[in-house]
Amino acid sequence: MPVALDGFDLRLLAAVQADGRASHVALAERVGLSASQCARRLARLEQAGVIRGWQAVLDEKAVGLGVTALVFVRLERHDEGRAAAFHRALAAMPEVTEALLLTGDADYLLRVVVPDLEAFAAFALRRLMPLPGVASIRSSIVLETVKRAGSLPLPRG
Amino acid sequence: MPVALDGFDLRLLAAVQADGRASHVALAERVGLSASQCARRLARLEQAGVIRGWQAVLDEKAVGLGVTALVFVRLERHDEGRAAAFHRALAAMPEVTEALLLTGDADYLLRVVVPDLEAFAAFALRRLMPLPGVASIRSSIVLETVKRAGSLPLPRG
DNA sequence: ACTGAAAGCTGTCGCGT
DNA sequence: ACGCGACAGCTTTCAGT
Repeated sequence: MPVALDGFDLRLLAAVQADGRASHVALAERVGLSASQCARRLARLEQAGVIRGWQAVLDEKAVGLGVTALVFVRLERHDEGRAAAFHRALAAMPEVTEALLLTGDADYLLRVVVPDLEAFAAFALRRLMPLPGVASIRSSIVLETVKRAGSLPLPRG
Repeated sequence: MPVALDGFDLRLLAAVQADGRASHVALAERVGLSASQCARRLARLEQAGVIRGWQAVLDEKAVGLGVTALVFVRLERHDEGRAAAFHRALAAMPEVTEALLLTGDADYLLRVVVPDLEAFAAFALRRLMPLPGVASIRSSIVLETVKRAGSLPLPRG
């Protein structure tokens, strides 16, 4: 799955990570290529799955989502079917913006974004806990976002 | 910090979260406004800080970053100066793509993205542990990304 | 492979409603 | 506040080096 990337690709990727709306001509002078070449490479990188998508990054607080919580979930047993059903349930919950399967006792970590603590309590008690197979959950609230890079550490080109 | 958003704003935000490169005319027919109005509203939303930025979302594996780890860090004591120095150190580490301060015993959770386990070990032992004030760290490796929404759950417009 | 120019669209700005 | 229209700028494609 890793793709062959040359120095220009890496500089392009760094640029579009930092500014996803930079024009091709702006990117061109930033990486030292022509605009059309930037366009081609971007198309190739999208095609190859290196670029998964493009999006606006929103401010949670500004859209009324005041609480971000991390929820550690432990399932009872790990038969495939149970896990798959759990995954499907997570996919259907918009408050769950991310779900990771971790080392350790095969725990999940969920990132849950909701308007307030009341909404979080309702989510945890009425929607998450009742899911079949959920043995226990443990939650932490995010007090402060100390760093949010949002961009991956690319090797230098 | 929450901003007054009407239904059009919410639909616009949902649209640009899903596709950050949609043209204004495409957004226009999607939300039921004219293109110029979409442009104006987007400018206002950026100005107000609702839209923090625009970026390409990359695939970690495809760019050679095979390991994502979550690192829980506990500091020795919590005087302001120590915490600030720690924050500055995190800001200077590109492998740390995110750092959250959590409830509990004022622990930090870091998301660390590196090429492989060897690089992670080097990072944890040689760069993170030696930071002044770091009392202990505990790491989990991400085995699987079960869900990655990347977009916030906006209230319906 | 990359560059450069031409054609088609898009974003932007002002005005009218 | 919103929509419409003109101009400038950008994306895209195609031919050339």
